Amino acid sequence: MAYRTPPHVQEQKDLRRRQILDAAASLFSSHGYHETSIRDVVEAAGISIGSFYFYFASKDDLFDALFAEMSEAFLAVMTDASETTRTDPAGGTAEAIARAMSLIASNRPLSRFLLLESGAGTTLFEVRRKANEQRFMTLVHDFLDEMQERNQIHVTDTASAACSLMGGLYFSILAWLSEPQGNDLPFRILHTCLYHLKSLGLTADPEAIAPRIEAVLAREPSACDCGPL
Amino acid sequence: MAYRTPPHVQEQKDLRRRQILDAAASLFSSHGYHETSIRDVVEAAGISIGSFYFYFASKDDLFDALFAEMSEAFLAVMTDASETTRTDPAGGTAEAIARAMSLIASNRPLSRFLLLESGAGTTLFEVRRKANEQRFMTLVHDFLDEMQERNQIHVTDTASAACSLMGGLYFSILAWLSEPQGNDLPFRILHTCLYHLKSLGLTADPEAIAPRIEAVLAREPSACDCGPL
Amino acid sequence: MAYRTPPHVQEQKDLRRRQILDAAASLFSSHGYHETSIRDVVEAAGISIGSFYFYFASKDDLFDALFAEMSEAFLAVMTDASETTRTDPAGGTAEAIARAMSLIASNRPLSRFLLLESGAGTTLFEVRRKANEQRFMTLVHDFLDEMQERNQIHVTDTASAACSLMGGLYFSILAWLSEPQGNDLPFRILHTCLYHLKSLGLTADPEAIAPRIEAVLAREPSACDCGPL
Amino acid sequence: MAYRTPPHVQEQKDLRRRQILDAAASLFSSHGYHETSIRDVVEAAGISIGSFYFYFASKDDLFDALFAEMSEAFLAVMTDASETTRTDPAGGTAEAIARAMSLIASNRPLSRFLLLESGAGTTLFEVRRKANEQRFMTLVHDFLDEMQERNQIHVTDTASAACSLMGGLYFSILAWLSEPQGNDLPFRILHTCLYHLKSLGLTADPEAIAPRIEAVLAREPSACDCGPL
DNA sequence: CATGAATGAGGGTTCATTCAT
DNA sequence: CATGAATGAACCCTCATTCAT
Repeated sequence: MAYRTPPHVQEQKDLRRRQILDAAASLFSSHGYHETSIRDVVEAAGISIGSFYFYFASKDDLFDALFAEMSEAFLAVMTDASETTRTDPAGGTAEAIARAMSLIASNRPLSRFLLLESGAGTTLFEVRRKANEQRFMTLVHDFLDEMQERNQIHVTDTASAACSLMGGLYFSILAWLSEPQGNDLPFRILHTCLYHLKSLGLTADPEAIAPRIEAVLAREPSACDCGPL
Repeated sequence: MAYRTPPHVQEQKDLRRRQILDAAASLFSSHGYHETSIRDVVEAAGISIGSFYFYFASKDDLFDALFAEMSEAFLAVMTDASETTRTDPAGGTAEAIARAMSLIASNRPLSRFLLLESGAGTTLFEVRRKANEQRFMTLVHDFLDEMQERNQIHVTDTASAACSLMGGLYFSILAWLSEPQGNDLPFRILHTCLYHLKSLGLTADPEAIAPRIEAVLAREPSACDCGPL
Repeated sequence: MAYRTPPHVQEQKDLRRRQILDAAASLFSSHGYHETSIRDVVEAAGISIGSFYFYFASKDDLFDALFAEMSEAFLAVMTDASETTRTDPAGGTAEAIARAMSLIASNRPLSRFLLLESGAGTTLFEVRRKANEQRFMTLVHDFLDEMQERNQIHVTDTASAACSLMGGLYFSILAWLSEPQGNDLPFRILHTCLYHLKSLGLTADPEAIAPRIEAVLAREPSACDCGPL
Repeated sequence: MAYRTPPHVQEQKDLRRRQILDAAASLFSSHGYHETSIRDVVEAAGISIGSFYFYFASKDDLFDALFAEMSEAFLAVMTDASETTRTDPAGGTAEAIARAMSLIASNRPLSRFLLLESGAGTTLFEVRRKANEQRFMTLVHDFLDEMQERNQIHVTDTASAACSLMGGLYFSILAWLSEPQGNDLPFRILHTCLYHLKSLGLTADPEAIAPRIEAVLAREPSACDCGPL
């Protein structure tokens, strides 16, 4: 008795949802969560207010969806890295760093507000953000613990190292994003890699690492397609 | 014809202003800029809304004042460090890192929202925040350039290193602030120091650095007086 | 050229309509007219929003349909009463009162919001409600006039008496509906009957009336099948 | 240090609050609670939306205030009646009925929506309304119980009688309010009185009661100052 | 100078209704 | 006929800011 939603209608819905997510990502990134109104989002997405609430239960729900997308991508990076570094600690770590930085850069529309925008932990928005920050940090921490156990790196405290690594990557990308011309990303990534590899006690030949970074960036082309802020 | 403000009246004014700044710092830190209303601030400061606007032109102006205070303190740290490292590169850098981390930690009521909150540059608020971030980064960058020129450190790119250093310190402190018990700050600082000293090519004896960190924390007692979030 | 709706299709339509009416009656009664959305109704009825608007022109139209159903039932009660009281004034009136109260009680899903909800006459909804209230009152008024003319009752003003009678019955039922346990309905009806019979100047033996009330309730089984709110 | 609110400012505030209450009472009564928006209220009161929220925390709060006013007045009527009927059962009851009806009539802007507007008990609005309805009914019930104990009235069930009395008065007034010309209020009250006095077993001389009703209406002049709906 | 009443644009969200599929 | 995605006016409420007292 009930009519099924035909496939092409579902496709339409997915498309619309994507449109909203993209519009929101762009606006949140350029104006911040608080300074972006639902009205702004729907205008950018070319839909009506009512439609927005058909696709998302609330502004917080929209945020959650954006969040989940980035989380998954980051998780994938760390999982792959965990594998690669088994046989190639320095190269694998460099690649992981490059991928993480590329991910942050490509998600500029998301990353700044997802990782940094903050007041405190009172709003639902902020509670989620914090939980995710923890999760990211834990992923990196576990990764370093694993390598330390395998005797591949040597740091005096993996927790502190994880923080420094994450923070270092993050600020590097943010700085790059703030620069007027954003074209020397490979250079930035390379030297950030070298800095942290040294701290981790991994010796690496710049000549060998550079092409691998280029390869990563080539594989994930979204990294540069938006230019700097 | 023109009345001079008598000194004791000026003192009164300064006191009131301080009250407002303190109340705002505490509220902004615990609830965030956007979630804190002027009404919240004046209630915490024990004054009226009208009075607030006598001391500050706007909410943004209040923010600016808070900002300026922290900026100056950070500038002092870097200036001192620039001096000390002339004769003692490793120790001086360690001390600078310790002081910077201590400063961030002690200004938890400010630092999180000052450095991280919000997403982009549309509001006056955000423009200032960004300008300050740049300034901090430049201070660190100049500091590293100086040491590199003096042949005291060896990194492949001082700009990237500055980012990694700043970001590393920042995330370390934030992580520490998020932890339930916040008593191992010296431990955190020590290992964050060691991580970055290694990257900078500075050899340092942990045994020698630890007491200097303790000394810094002892000198700047505000660092621990509030405990973790 | 013109298609005739085959009978079994018409039946289907009637069934669907009934489903919607029942769902709406239940929801309106438990949440009120304003707090019940079309979405709520269609979900409870197991149909789509679009379908709803095939069966009813609007929310107001749905309300009208519900209204009409109860009106007819009430009209029947008064018409029957008019007949019975010819030969048995007290017993007939008691029976009418019992039937009216039973009707209100059994239509708890409708009656409260039909007779009471809302405040004034701007919306179509309210205009109808008011018209109906008038109609009910007029029925009772005419009934009393008739008996007064027949010298069966003796009140100083039939209009005032009609109001007191209607209001009395109504509040009695509402009070009963609000009570946690709703099982003493016959008791309630009996004593409400006695109260009004006395005012009307009808002498009645409680022993004789009680079984007639029970009989009415037994005949109209819907009265108790839902229990109190 | 804190300036005190001067008395005349407080007076201004009270006046404003009154303005809002009056505007709201009028609108709620003529359009109902749900159909009256805050915007409507503030426009009628000649103030801004912001001001409204300075005087009332919410729409519900406004409703509560309106409610409280009528509750107190009703309580006073019943308390007085309890006293007067000690020595003059019939006259006192008649007077109480007259005062209650006068109160309802004079508060036509309030009473309909306060006592009747309803859906169910889900919203705060409705919860309060219901609580009050109960309270009114209890007052009347207690009043009847008291008289029954004193052997002044004789009904078979005071609870049922309380409902019939309240409902009767209520519907009588509502009917009067709905009539195009509203000038025969004393007539209405008189005959409603007689109806219920009879049920209660109180013998009363219409000639004696009529002037007392007139007296009540003269004392509470607000009863007729608004005319019918 | 201190006060707090007043403002109103703008916030997120709801929902009766329409219409292309 | 059934469907449910789309609409947008309207809802209640917040809050930075002003200004008469």
